[in-house]
Amino acid sequence: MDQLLALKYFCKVAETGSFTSAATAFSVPPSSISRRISDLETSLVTHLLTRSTRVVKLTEIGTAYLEQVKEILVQLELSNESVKSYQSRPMGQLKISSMVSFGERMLFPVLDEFSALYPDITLDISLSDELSSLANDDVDVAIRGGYAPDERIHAIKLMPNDFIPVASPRYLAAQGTPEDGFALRNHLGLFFRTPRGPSPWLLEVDDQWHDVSGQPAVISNNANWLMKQGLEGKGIMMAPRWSLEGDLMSGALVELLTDAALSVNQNPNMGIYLLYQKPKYLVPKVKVFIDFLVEKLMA
Amino acid sequence: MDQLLALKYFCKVAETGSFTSAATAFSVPPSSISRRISDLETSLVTHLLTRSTRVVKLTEIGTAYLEQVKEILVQLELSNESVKSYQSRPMGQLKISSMVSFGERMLFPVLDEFSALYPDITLDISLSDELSSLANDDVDVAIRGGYAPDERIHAIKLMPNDFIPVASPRYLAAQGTPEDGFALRNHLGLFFRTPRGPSPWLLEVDDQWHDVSGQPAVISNNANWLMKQGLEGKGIMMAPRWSLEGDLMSGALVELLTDAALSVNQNPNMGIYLLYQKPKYLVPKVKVFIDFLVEKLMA
DNA sequence: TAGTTCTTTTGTCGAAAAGACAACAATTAA
DNA sequence: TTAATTGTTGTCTTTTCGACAAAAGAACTA
Repeated sequence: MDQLLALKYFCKVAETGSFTSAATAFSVPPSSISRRISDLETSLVTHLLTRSTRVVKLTEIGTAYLEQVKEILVQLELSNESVKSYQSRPMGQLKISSMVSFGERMLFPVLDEFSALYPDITLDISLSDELSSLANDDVDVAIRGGYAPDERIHAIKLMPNDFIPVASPRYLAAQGTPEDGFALRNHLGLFFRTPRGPSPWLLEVDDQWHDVSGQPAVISNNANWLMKQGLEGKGIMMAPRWSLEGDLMSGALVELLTDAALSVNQNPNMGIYLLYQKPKYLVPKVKVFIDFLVEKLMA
Repeated sequence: MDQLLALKYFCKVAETGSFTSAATAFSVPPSSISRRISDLETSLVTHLLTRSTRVVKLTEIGTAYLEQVKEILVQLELSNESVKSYQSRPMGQLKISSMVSFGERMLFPVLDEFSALYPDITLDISLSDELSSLANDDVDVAIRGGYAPDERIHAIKLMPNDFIPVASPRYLAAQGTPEDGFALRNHLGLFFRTPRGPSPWLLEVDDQWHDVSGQPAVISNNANWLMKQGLEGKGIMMAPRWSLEGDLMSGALVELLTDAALSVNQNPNMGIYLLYQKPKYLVPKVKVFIDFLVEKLMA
């Protein structure tokens, strides 16, 4: 028995609620549908559907089986399509989703070069700090902080996402420079608001974590706005190192307490991750983009 | 073309590295293997294998495709087997993995009743705080603190995993009772060592988290030992509420600071989760156990 | 270098399985 | 009660997979 065919028929019948419409969808006579599903039920020793001539309904177990089978068929189709596209040239639309600030600071500067290398790839970039679903083909690749969400998702750590305390010379002149981690509690702070609340300043001493957050001067979920406040000397902020290169070089911001183990999160392998569904790495446009980013950003 | 059959042949050839041995494994002539795989390659417009009469090797893309196909075949087989077992009586070996302390305190007390209800199910319980793999059939169900790891894993929150500060009357008589959360810093603490270090005492005030850990008197990764120390008055400990019922009732331990928002973790939906692979819910022995636990422990 | 051996492929035939079409049965709606 | 719609069953045709034999190709040995 061709189980795969039977499963496709089964899904279509469940979807349309009718053998006849499933039959027309596949351009085969209804009898074929009936026979295949009957065979499937026989091999599983189970009734998946209750049929009365007018209404077709899923049984309890049919419902559960359908859910799993649909997922499997999608996965297989994704793998097949990925393989089929393997030998084509890199081309087509490539959907990328990235965190806002990382996209602006790190991604945009290298994308021109990428477009020049692969003129036949149309980039479709959306910047958002919300998670978008890799599973439903909403995006081909995503860039996020944190960790890998799922076994079927492949995650490449592009770089660490270490947060370091910085302040403008103007603030330091007015308020003084903190001499150790605990001194931060007496300073003004600019805090990034995450869904779980403002991210604290954490200090690790002898395997123990201490909250050394300063007095909130500004709290916002907009990194650009916070950065502007920091540059104007409104307070100390914890910001990811990759976002600070220019300002540290120019002296607009100064890194503080380089010896202290400061973080905004107790998890040690915080990083910037490049995420994609494994089969997609076979798709040329996706592969060249991933390889390009790894080459450019992991150096 | 029966793609499923072709995929099974393909996997076997990749595994054994030979058409002939794959053929004997399936009890078909080698020509069948050759034809099916040839068909598969034609439909994918790709070469999956390089054959020289003596050696069969996977191509680069064949390797990637194989990895995905193997996973898909396993999933499908799991679903099929689960459905097939659906109408049988609950029986057989049921492998359960649980966190040590939760298993001893919450699970063992109700398992006698379960065994009486389903005498044909043999329980195979392993207590460990390490994660064991649900994927490789190591266990049927697992009980863990934290959150769901994967989309294919179904997670039922059995109960919250709130940690509350407690101490014995003896300790409180000697060292006094802390009057607010910050006063904890001046007390002696019994700390549970997680892989990420001793878990701190965290206090939430106005959306801000503060570390209010006391002075370490004991640090251990053995919950029973810590509990014993606590009962003997060695210090204050943060312990999960579900582990304390008896000692709080008897007065052996006293809950402190009931008004303060204390925790050992910044994540608000910490809980005790019951984990299993979705298709397994169709297996009677698994289904009745899950239903039983939900009934007993979620009340 | 030639021959042997092992392995994959190809050709041909037979068997099994899926599709096509018509007739039948069953349920719902008018 | 009747007409219409839908799923099943029977029979035939087509397709696909398996079986066996023979051929082709590569590696090892003498």
